[in-house]
Amino acid sequence: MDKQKFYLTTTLPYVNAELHIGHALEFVQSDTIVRYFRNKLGKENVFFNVGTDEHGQKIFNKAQEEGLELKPFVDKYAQRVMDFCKLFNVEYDNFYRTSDPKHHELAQVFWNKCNENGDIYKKQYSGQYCVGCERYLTDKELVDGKCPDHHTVPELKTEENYFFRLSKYRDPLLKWLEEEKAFVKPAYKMDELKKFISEMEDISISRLRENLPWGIEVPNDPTQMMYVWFDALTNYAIAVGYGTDEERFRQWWGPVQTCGPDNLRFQGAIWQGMLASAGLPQSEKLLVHGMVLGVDGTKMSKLVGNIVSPFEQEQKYGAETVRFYLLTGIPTYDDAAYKEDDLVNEYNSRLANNFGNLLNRVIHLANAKEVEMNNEVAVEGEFKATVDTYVNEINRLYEDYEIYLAGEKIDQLADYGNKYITTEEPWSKEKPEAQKILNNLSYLLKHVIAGYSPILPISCAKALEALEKREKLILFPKLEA
RNA sequence: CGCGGGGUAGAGCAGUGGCAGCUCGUCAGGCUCAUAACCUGAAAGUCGUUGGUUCGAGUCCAACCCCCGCAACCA
Repeated sequence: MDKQKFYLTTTLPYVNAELHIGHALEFVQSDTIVRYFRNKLGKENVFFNVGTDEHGQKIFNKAQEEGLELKPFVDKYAQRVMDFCKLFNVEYDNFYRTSDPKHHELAQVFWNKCNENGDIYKKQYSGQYCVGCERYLTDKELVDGKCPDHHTVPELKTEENYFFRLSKYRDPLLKWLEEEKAFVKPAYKMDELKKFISEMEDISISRLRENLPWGIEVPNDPTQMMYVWFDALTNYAIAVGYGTDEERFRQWWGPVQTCGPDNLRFQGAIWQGMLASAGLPQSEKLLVHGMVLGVDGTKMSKLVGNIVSPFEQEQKYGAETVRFYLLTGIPTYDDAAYKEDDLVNEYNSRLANNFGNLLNRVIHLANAKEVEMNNEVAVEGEFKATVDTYVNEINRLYEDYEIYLAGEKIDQLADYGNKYITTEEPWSKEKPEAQKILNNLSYLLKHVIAGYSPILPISCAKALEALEKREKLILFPKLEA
């Protein structure tokens, strides 16, 4: 990847249901990383892709359930995702929809490329087909040899599908990973990924059109449709010009991809195999965030009733607060329970008491003492060195995509400010001395604001304005527990 | 024996061989510029269990117990 260009893409959510808090985590983490790099490299050097995965059997079924035609159905859910982004200030550069005719065309280009390289072939496939489900069931899905949903014995059916020669890329990908030891984050996922890759078999990548009319047609074979995963994954390349603008593609390619733990196999193994087949360089990085668990520490599920809705959370606490908790209250790469009590504590302690309160102390005192602030040249050397050490560490953590740890460090910087102001007592000092102390603190605050700004873009813009205009405000009113 | 992660103060976590740490919460004191905020100090842990290696083990080895995720809608 061109060092000046930074390309990040989320996994496209599958639009057969409302977004849940886990999607919110991925979007908000991605947005934060992107915002950091926009600040660092300039807006024009960063590209952020999000979107929706809109094909496949499940969407076909769900649309029928809701009594909607396919297009209005996917439009409705895609709109919900866009609404979500707006609500949570997820500022994407491109919203990719796989139902877009342009995508259809270019996914076929990708298919053809793999085909030209000899990696696609036709094969008989036999399996247990459930008429009720209209799909093949795996042995593990069967309960007493019957479909768990329809309680019928599936029929043994054979169909001819296209297969992708994924097995061919086992060794090349393993070899690649030997050199790209930091490809996956967190590092402990690497063993799991290598295992997936070493066990890769050729996969079926098409379905009979008569079974699944909703999707992308296989090139030169109108009886077959692409399997949804094959079609959807190509978006990451197409989004930056694959098949349309080689120069643009070359400039941007090498994405940082974010995904959930259940997607490691697809993004880390299958997609990398597809890239290799199409003769493209591998992805740059795969960030696998943790699973957001229910308040009881177990997986969220409709049956248990511990589902958390990002829309409800936003209603209750506001977007910035929810962002703050998802980013700094939940470890970036570990599974963690979503606890509203923790959200409130985290917000009160770090934003209201530590950062917000310090901001007001400084503005209030500066006004009372009528002193100058925001003069970087006049910041005392030793104080500046201490702040800069924090700042360097914060930037290093962001660059290593460690949002949670960066948030912790920023909190420590604000904490240092509170200790400093208490020790120095500018309120009891004469004007020249008070000015020195408060100017030092304005320097510290600017860096706290800069540090938090990828996480809290709106609040930080307000905080900066308040500091510059010396207007006292309650940016973070305390929340009731 | 399907695969992976984890069990350390009330909660959440750090800590890969050398006197058990951090944040929140709790308690006491201080300060009073500030959003009843801030600062200082204290209490609180048989580091999942058992056994082993070692002068020394949260840290290494073995066995076992328990929790979570993936495999199967879903990030």
